[in-house]
Amino acid sequence: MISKGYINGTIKTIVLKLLSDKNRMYGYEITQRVAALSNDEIKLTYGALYPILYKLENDGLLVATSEIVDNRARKYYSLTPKGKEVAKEKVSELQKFAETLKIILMPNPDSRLSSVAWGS
Amino acid sequence: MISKGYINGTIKTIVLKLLSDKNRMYGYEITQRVAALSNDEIKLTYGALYPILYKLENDGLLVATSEIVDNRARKYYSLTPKGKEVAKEKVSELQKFAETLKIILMPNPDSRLSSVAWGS
DNA sequence: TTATATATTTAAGCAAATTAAATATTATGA
DNA sequence: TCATAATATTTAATTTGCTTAAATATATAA
Repeated sequence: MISKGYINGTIKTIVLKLLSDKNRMYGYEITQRVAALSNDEIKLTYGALYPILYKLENDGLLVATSEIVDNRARKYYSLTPKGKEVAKEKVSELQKFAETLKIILMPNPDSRLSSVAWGS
Repeated sequence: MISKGYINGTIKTIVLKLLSDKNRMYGYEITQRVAALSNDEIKLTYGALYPILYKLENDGLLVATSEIVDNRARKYYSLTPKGKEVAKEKVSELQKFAETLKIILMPNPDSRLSSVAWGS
């Protein structure tokens, strides 16, 4: 399980990305999908996810429709046109960030040369 | 400039990584190095960085030595043996997280097929 | 009948970052 | 020479964002 802190700030974008791939999802489903895509390394907590869904809805990026499925209440979320736009931007930003992280964390072949290789 | 939120939770690990590559660095230098490695996309704020340095020192992962260079006060930080161990773990965790992020954000060739491809 | 899985809501508290101001020296450009 | 930018650290107040945890409710498997 990846240290929780790393997900901070990325949840909103991850939600937008999943809803870009599948046009209707409910909260619980989103948590399961993230767990599956991450081999159970990332578990979204409900306390984090649901308030984010409400905020995205409030910001006009998502629309919600409630349904009863197997006697259980479900609330499906979909991207609005504005949500689709924002999703593109945010996903692209986060991809860039992931690349940047990789560069920063890149193994340094010989750290003793760092002052030569990188300037002091 | 990458949205600030994404760096959240990663700063500590980034600091440990930079100090793994270069055995003595001071705070300001760390901010410059991160900016350089990220093409100015990531700017560590001092309000975030310095308290983290104090915390790492307090936790026994860093040792600090103050010097005067060009009449300016500088505080150099180095990894302790414990800091080196923790740095390895944390860096490896964050690399894994970056990989996981990439997978989650991976462009979906045809999102209309998602319910077939991924199960509904 | 007990636990696990499904499904959402939301309050209290905490951790981590932002913002911003204080302090001080050196270098550069107008 | 005057102002601004760059160098360098500190730290308080505030805000954001997440964790923890409890409440609520149904279905299914052991």
